Amino acid sequence: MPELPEVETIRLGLQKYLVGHRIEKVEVRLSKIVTGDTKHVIGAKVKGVRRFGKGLVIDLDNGYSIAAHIKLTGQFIYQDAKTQRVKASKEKVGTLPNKFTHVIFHLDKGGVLHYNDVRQFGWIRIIESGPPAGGLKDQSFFKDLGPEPLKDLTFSKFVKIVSPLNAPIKAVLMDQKKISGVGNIYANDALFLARIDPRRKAKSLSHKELQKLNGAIVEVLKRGLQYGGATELNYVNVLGQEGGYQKHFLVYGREGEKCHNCGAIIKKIKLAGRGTYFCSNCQK
DNA sequence: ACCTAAACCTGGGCGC
DNA sequence: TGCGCCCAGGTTTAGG
Repeated sequence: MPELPEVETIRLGLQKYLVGHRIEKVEVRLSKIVTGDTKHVIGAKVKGVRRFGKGLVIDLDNGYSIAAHIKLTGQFIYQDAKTQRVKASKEKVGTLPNKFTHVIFHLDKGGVLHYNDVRQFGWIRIIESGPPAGGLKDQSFFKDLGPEPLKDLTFSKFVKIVSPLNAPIKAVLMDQKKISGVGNIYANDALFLARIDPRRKAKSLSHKELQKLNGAIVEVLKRGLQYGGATELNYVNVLGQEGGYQKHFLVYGREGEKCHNCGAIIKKIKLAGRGTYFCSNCQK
């Protein structure tokens, strides 16, 4: 699913292909996806792209920004008028726009940015940019995000957040208000790497286990980034290409297969309403 | 404040 | 072939 590594991969692509482009027209085909007035973005040039947890913010040079969350199945795909770069990804995406294309940003020089979303869970909001640093903190989604691994989540903060809680550790890792950026794939894999049972109550973890888990979260997110994210469902990067981390899952999606560490069979249970994969032999 | 579970939504996989 | 059912999960919302 789109988690920190997937959304960061998208951010890098948007940053690379959109900055300097002017937005000439916006076509909204499914109105519930977009809130705010798209007239504010017409004629503005893209300055940069930021990421907050799993959320994206495209900053414009006129005081407005395009905030977005792709949730489970959203895609931002950039198409260059001349090179038709998206053709490289025909198998996964096909010709655009398609029936899942809900918003189209027409850029100068013939560039086009498509927003596709099969399940229509994602959203795009036209907002005022606010002050340069942290100016979005007063916007709904972004203001409640907890610290983020690889950024401002220090080990001491991690301990402070995790150790008092009575919820299963996996639910805590996935709670964006506590820690932002980690979703189901990386929570499962981090807990495996740290050899911790996902059902354990957060407060039951020893200092040593917390250290291992903190390191494991950083490690699996780095692996995800290195492979350009994991393609489950519809995730693709800005050029419509799949990620590679799904080929390197430690336990996620591996029910019935052998544990890479001990050879036991990976189990799947439901925890906090989500599919949870683990090796009951390795994870205690 | 903490915790759980349903709702949002639709394609894909399965059983029949 | 195709129908009906269930599942997937990030976030929000409702409720215990």
